[in-house]
This record gives sequence, C-alpha cells and structure tokens, in this order.
Amino acid sequence: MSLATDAAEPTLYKRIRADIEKRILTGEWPPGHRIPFEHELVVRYGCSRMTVNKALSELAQADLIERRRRAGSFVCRPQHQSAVLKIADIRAEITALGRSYGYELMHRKLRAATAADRDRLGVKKAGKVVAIACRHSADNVPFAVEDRLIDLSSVPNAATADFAREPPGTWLLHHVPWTEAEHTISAIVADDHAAEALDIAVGAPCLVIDRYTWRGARTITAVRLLYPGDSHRLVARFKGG
Amino acid sequence: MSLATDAAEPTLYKRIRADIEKRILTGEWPPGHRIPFEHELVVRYGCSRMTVNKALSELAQADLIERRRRAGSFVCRPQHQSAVLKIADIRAEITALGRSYGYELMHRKLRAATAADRDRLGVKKAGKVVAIACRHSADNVPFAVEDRLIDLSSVPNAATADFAREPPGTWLLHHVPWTEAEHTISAIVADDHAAEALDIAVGAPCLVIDRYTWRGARTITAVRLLYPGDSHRLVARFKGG
DNA sequence: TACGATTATATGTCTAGACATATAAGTCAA
DNA sequence: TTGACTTATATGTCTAGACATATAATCGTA
Repeated sequence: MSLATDAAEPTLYKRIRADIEKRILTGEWPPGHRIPFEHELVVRYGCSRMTVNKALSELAQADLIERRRRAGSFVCRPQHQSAVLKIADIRAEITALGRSYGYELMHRKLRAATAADRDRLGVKKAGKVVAIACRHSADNVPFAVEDRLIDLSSVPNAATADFAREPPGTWLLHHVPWTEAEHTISAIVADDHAAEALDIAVGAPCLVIDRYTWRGARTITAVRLLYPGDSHRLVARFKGG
Repeated sequence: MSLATDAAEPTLYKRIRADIEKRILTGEWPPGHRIPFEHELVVRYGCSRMTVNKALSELAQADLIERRRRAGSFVCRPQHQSAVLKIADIRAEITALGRSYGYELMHRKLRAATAADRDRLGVKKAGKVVAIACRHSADNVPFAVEDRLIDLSSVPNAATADFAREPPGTWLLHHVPWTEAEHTISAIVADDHAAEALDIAVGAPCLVIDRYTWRGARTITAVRLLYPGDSHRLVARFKGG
C-alpha cells in the first residue's frame, strides 16, 4: 500500500507519523481535513491506541494537526509562516564559514545607567551598565560592528569579564542563560562613523540587527549589530505547512 | 516541596515537564547537566515510567534536553539562537497593524522559462512560469514592492489565478501547501526603479527579503520583497535556552 | 598498553487495559 | 425557535508490565 519511505524499518509510531505527515505535506489531506480517528488507525496498523496516540501527539506538538475532543484530529490551517532564523554567535558564524575570525574591542565603559541607557534596556531603576563597542572581522575584513549595553544588575559578572579577549556575545552565550529574545531587522545607509568602522563607503547599505535578550523579566543585554548590507546575508531556512 | 507554579492542577506529566523546564530556564540545571534518570523521577513523583517518559520525550522534542541511551538525559548546550521570524502574508501583516491595505498589480506575464528564470528557481528543465511585479501599500503609502516568479509546472493553477484581484502571496498561501522555504535578508540602496516604486529617494536604504518556497523537491516560487529600510522593521521574538 | 568481547543499564518502543473529560449531537420542554 | 439537559464519543492521561537496543563501563587478552 504505502511505499518504503526511508531507512530499513523505523519504529511503528514513526511510520504512522510519517505516513500522516506525508499525506498532509503532499496536500492529499488539505487543511481542515479530518484525519482518521485513533481507533481507525489502531485497526489499520494493527497496534494499540497508545502507539497511534504517540504519533498523533507528536504531530500535534509540531502544529501539523489540531486535536479536538469528541470531534477528532484535523489538519491545521496553513500557519503563519514562521522561519527559524539562525543567528549564532558571530565567532561561530565566521569560523563555520571556514574563515579566520578576528576581534577587536574598540571601547568599554562601566557606568551608572544614563536615562538613554535605561530607555534602551527598558528598565526603570537606575543601576550600573557596561557599554561596549567592538568589531568582528572575517579574513581580516570587517564583518560586523557591535554596540552593546549589558545590565549589570542582571549580569554582575560582566563587570569583571575580559572583553578584550572574548567577544561579549560569546561570553554571554556561555555564561548567561536566556529565556527570551527579540530581533529587529532593518536597513540603513552608512554614516561616516559606520563607514569607517566597516571600511565601506559612506552611503553604502547596511543591515542592522537590534537584539534584546531577557531572562524572565530581567533585561540582560541590548545589542546593535551593523553588517555591510551587500556582502552579508542572513539566511533562514524552515519548514512549514 | 514544589511551589504551585500555574493554574488549578495540570496533569502530572505536564507538571513534571514544567518542573524540569523551570530548572533549566533558571539556570539551576545548566547545559550539560544530567537530569535525574527516569526511574528516579518515577520514585520522586510516584508515577509510572510512561508518565515520566512522556514528559521527557516532549522536552527532547523541544530540544531542551538530549537523551542518550544508557547515559541519561542532559540539558542541551545553548542551542544556536533560533528565532521565529514571523513573516505572514503582507496583507495580513498590514491589516494586523490596523492600517488600510492597498494592492496594485504592476506587471504580469506568462512565459516559457528563460535561462535566468530557471536559474532563479533552481530548476533545470524548461517549463512555463508566471512573472509578477506588484506593490503593497499601507494607508496609501508604499509598503513593499514584490517581484515574483511562479513555477507553473509546480502550480499549474497559477496560470489562471486573478492576480489583479488577489496578491500572489496571499493566493499561494491559500492554495498551495509548502514544505520548506528559505529567506535571505540583505540591505541595498534604492536605485531609480526601486525609488520610484517605493516613493523614496534614490540612495535610500532598502531591506530585501528573498524567499524561495518548495513543496518537497519542487520549487514553487521565488520572490523578492523590497521594503523601505528606515520605516519597515522585521521583528522576531523567540525563546531560547 | 591497546584492543576486543562482555555486561549492565538507561532509554525506546509497545501493549491491553482503565478512567477522566470536553464536547458534538440529540432530546425535550418552554 | 430557543434554551437546558442528556448522551455518546474521541481524545487525554495513566498504569504495570514487557522486550528491544544502544552504549558506557568493565574485564580479559594480545
């Protein structure tokens, strides 16, 4: 009936899951379609309900189907396209490309948070912050400049971290667990300052990523990354329904 | 022992899952930490192994833990930050902002695929394509211009769809299931053509999104979206570990 | 010391039941 | 027609087992 889809012989629940997924992905079962009831699949595959249930539960967790008591299980409406945008640590990003990574701390200052700092971090109470400016390069060519603010009340250790040796993004990634983050992506043209830092012409396009990171309710850091817009590309590859 | 975390009383496996998730998210169990064995959790929660297993399986599916036979289950290394970048249908995006949506088909042509078309779609065989240029506006201000190619061998219906009435992105979203897509984000400065279409100055920054969409091995469409870079912002909010 | 075989063990999958619970659908009265 | 009550049913959760399987750890040998 069904063609061999994959390797030697996956487990039964995986086969059930794959069978259904295939039918959904090919459009054979369009959004809104009711997939067979558990007891029907139990008969079809000759297994217990728990096995079918495991397959359907995973499909539901992946938002491929929606399960409704008494009604059945239904193929989800095409969800809002959601892309998994991988923006790893810049050092990792560059070395993954097989290019040599260079890093340069341009500026570092520990200070009491100014009104602008508090605004940028979205915090109300005054406290200390570290402001950092640095540059990342690949094969000795400027790759991105970084302008970062770290909230010391959330990350006290950052006061003594050696950001001349290790980029703040890398350090934070290894030392601070985060629960939530937000990226905002936009485009600007390079002003004098950006042009000099990135070694590009004034007026050249730049891709801007503003990232805010939180742990629970606490703001950890706010960072603005500036990439030469014509050379750098952010790639997001993802699956959808 | 454990504080009430949430609502009235979730099911046991959900409580187990939430307990562990909390410990991971607060950093109490850092990356690499071995979480208790299933049989230990069975004792702690006084339930059967299947219940514990369900909780751990879901955490593994969410990439919060990694499970290794004979070794145990371990908190994942901070995964490469992966952002859920919501780029819904532009019409939906604009109406969700409470602004009036405007759409204008600027160009539509059905033709045999040129070498450039085949290259762009990443297909080898010649076939027919629809090339579309259109403009989206919000409150009568240009919001984005779209330049799209649809592979008719994958989406034959697109030959007769009325793209003067409905934007191609919206039409595709409602008529064609997709399995995979890729976004590439970059920045450019507006040339004469883009400046005119977006009603911005030549040399102003533009955010560019190139999106390719596939169903299985078949290419469905390739689209380039151009946004005024200083006004539009792509926001990605996500959770991580 | 290095390598190959053995063993112990944690997870992976599965079963044949059970009871809980939300809800679609049907029933009946106002 | 509307609303309230009842019922049937599909999913949700859970159990107490079972055997499979990958692999870390151990042991024995060259």
